[in-house]
Amino acid sequence: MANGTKHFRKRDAILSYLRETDLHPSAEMVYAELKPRIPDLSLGTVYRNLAMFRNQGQIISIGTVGGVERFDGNIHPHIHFVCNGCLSVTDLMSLQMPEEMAKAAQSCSGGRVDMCHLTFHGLCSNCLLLEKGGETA
Amino acid sequence: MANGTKHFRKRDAILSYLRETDLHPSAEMVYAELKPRIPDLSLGTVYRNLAMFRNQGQIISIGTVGGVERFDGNIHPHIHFVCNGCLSVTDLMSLQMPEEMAKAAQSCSGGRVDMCHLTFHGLCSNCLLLEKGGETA
DNA sequence: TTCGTTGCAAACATTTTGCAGTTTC
DNA sequence: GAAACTGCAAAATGTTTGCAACGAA
Repeated sequence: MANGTKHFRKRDAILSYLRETDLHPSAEMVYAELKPRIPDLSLGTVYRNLAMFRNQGQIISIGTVGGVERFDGNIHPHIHFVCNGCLSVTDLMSLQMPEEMAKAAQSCSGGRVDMCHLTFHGLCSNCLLLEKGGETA
Repeated sequence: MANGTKHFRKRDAILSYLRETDLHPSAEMVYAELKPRIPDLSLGTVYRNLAMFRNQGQIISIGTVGGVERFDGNIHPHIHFVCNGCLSVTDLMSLQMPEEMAKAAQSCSGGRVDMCHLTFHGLCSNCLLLEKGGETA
């Protein structure tokens, strides 16, 4: 093709999806989402591109949930809530990161602070209802 | 033996080590530490007991660092610093957890908040020196 | 005897990697 | 042709599990 569109079609699709979704997907989730649209996509490519994006700082890893690594296309500092029931990850947008703590952490650690992750764990509203229902039944 | 000492010797050793160290060890690290003292210890036992302690709330998992899960025998809320260079995990004891945020997170998420993890990532003082030295050399 | 704990090795799941084939320039 | 990207499958890694043996009560 005339422009580089085709060459980076898969790479672009992966990054675009990460930026438009709020599901904080794993590699497998990205693959499952894009495979119907891009039938000749392979899981290895998803892993390779996710690792590249992460190393370049275009996405962040928000750690592993239930044994699988989850990614976030939103690299703006924000707060996450992980449900231990359905393993969903959601943003707590209305809470502010305690940014002043990063400086304190810097002097406190004696090193250099590059990133800060604040994560709450618990049960989302859905799973909370299910648990309550199960207890009374 | 008269008391249950021998029966739980390995289990106790694992929990004791987690409580006395500040290395936030992985299963492999626990195994490497205890194996000389307890030659017939197996890695499977370490994994099994760590999972049990975590499920019982006697220890916490602080997530994976470099692909391996790290544990903490200190279940009091506190803040961690993860060095991306040497993959060490240290406590930032002089910083306070923003506990009032947990309540905000609770109402914000609509569910139930059980735990809160605040982690800073960067380079520890040692790795920072090494990096600077490497750049100028 | 009954129950819980363990060593060992096999199984498992996730992630990484080698290589050949393709595309772009 | 050189360089970059990819599919595929094999390999590597970290973790879990089945089972038989052992220990405690």
